[in-house]
Amino acid sequence: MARGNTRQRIQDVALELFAEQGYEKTSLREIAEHLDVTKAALYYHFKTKEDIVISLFRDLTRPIDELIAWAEQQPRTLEAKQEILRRYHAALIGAAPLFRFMQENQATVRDLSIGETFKERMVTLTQLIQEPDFPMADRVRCISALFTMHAGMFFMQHVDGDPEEKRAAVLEVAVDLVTRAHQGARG
Amino acid sequence: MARGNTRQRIQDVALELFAEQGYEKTSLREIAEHLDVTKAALYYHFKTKEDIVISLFRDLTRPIDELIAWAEQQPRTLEAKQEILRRYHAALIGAAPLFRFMQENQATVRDLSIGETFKERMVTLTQLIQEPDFPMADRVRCISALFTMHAGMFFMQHVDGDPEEKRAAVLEVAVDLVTRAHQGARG
Amino acid sequence: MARGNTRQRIQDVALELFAEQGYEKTSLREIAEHLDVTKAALYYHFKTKEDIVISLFRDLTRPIDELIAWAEQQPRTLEAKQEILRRYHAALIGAAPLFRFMQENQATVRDLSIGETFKERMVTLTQLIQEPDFPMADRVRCISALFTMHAGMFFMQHVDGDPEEKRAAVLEVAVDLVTRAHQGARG
Amino acid sequence: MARGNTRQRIQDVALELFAEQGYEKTSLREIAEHLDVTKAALYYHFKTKEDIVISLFRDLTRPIDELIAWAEQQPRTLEAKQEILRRYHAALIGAAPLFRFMQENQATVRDLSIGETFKERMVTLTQLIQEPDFPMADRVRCISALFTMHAGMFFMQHVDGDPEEKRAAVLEVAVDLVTRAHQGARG
DNA sequence: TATGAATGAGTCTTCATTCAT
DNA sequence: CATGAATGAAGACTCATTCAT
Repeated sequence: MARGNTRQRIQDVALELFAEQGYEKTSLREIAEHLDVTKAALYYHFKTKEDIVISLFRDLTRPIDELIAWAEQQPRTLEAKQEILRRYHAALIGAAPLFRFMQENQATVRDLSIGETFKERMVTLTQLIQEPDFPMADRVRCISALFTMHAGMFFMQHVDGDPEEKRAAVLEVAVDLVTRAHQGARG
Repeated sequence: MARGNTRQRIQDVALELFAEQGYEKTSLREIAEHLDVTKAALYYHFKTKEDIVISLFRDLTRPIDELIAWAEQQPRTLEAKQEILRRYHAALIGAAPLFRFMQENQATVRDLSIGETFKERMVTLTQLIQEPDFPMADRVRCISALFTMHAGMFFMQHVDGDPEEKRAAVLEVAVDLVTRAHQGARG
Repeated sequence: MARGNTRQRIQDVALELFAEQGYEKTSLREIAEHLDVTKAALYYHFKTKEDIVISLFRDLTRPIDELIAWAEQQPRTLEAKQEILRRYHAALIGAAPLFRFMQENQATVRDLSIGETFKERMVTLTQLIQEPDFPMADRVRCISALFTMHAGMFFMQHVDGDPEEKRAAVLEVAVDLVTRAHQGARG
Repeated sequence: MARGNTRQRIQDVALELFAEQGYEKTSLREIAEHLDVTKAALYYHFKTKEDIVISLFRDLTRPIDELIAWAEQQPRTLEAKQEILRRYHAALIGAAPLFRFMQENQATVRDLSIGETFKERMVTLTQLIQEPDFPMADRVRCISALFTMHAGMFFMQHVDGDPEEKRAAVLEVAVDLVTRAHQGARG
């Protein structure tokens, strides 16, 4: 039973349980039981419970940071912004459990000595897909484009239809929102 | 020290703290201290901690239920749907702390023997502002209209500008989304 | 709804619940709810919870005290002792719930500032149906006569047969035990 | 401060206190203090307070189960039944505190998700020392034999005399009761 | 006679965390 | 790498009791 991947397994189980039940309601005992180790074993790999969640965050934020870094170097054209949305959409799908966890545990995340950081990233991202001189409604459109994808990710479960088609539609609407914002600003 | 309103005061303080810190992280001790009564006093007015949150919910859902009931009797015209959005927007603003609590404690709310009910209401509401034969993208637009208002409510804090203007812009975008969905379906 | 019998009703309900669930596990709230009054009302009629149980005891012990008083004036003949058993048997049947309560809450009753008293009475009673110079086995027989009736009262539920016949048999065995004790001592 | 035996020590102290003061009136705090550990330590060894009592029960019932198993394989002769009584008497003496606890906490034990089981065992045992076609009085004698030993165990404290002699007398009377029941049935 | 509102002490239980082995 | 045993702090909840009205 040689295992060198315990740390990873802890993260996996923790993410799953945090997302499903919430951070506060998930005890280390529960995580340990799912892994068939003792609570003390968790402490070999992570200094505290918060540490686990923080490690999860780093994994979540790295792709976003990379996306932001990439976005910041793009020209502020509509086309670039559309690509940002496409990449964000892909990131969202690729890390669904992490985003779900974020979305459902906002209160907890807030004072996790890291929380602000996430909202900051979101703010940065919205700024990268709008322009400062947009009228307010168009700025809202750009912001809404992002949240359409977020909410879509979870609420769309309750809508009938082919998952692939639904995902595509969500992206289409987001892109369209940003596009209209730019046309509105121009026209 | 006027008495007779303790129940109400408990609800007020609880809502404030639940919204601010999250349900799990808010202890009854804390609520009691804020009110300058003992924990036991809370139990005179509410059977359990969950009971407090449930009572809060009833107050939250009543306006929504009324809105839904009203909406169900409207003709399925674009104009009626726009009015639904306007009314929902007003409800959102009128009960901001409650929605904020909901938004930030989704994981908790979920297994609160009442959570499902809320999501059901949201589903119903989205159905009332779309049409079953819409193409998927337009259905997403209608759903997005709702979530634009939700997210807007909280995320817009991070955007500069006159609060009144921001609120108006959020509503405008929401209404526009539904409008376009209907024009798309028609055109 | 004029009531002058609340005190009595409290005693009735309390006895029933104490016997059924035990003294400690029966809360005043529960008693009050069964009576459709508030806890505070109980305090109008009884100073404390213990007070209720003590009042119950007085009712239980009065018949026994009378029996003992009567027994003490009888000649120490076998016939008189048989009559004591018959009367005790009748008392047991007449106040079954009280005895059941006693039997099932011995630990509680013990430090109820009254408990010792009851055991004393039992000791006295056993002394009245035996003789000091009896051999030990015959003294045990006399004591056993009493406990046969006690246990019989509750354990005999688990034995098939006509209740009347069972009761008679229990009394018969008890009387026989004392009778044999006396014959043994004599013979 | 030898460790490794904590679980056993908890059981010992708990039994002592439960028997002395009753289950409900014995708090885990009290048990912990007697052992010079924290309450939480108890929870490392037992899942709940009830769990402690249940573990105590298993130890109590095992000897009885063995006795019953043995008894069921004996011929239904008077001699075998006398031996059953002797063995039950020995078991009673060997596990006096456990029986005392049972006897004095019947109300509590009843809804302990294990209680019924004990009464069942007692019923089984009484059936093994009587015969179905006995007249009622003789069946009562057999039952009484068992309860003579039970009550004797505790009530005999209040009778003067050499403990050894008293114990012997109790057994003698119990055996005699069963013997007479069988002679009566025959004669 | 009774209630509505509240208290203070205490209950069982759970948790994150520690540390010797 | 991991466990067994334990802790201290805190949590939700219950209870007997009180008292002004």
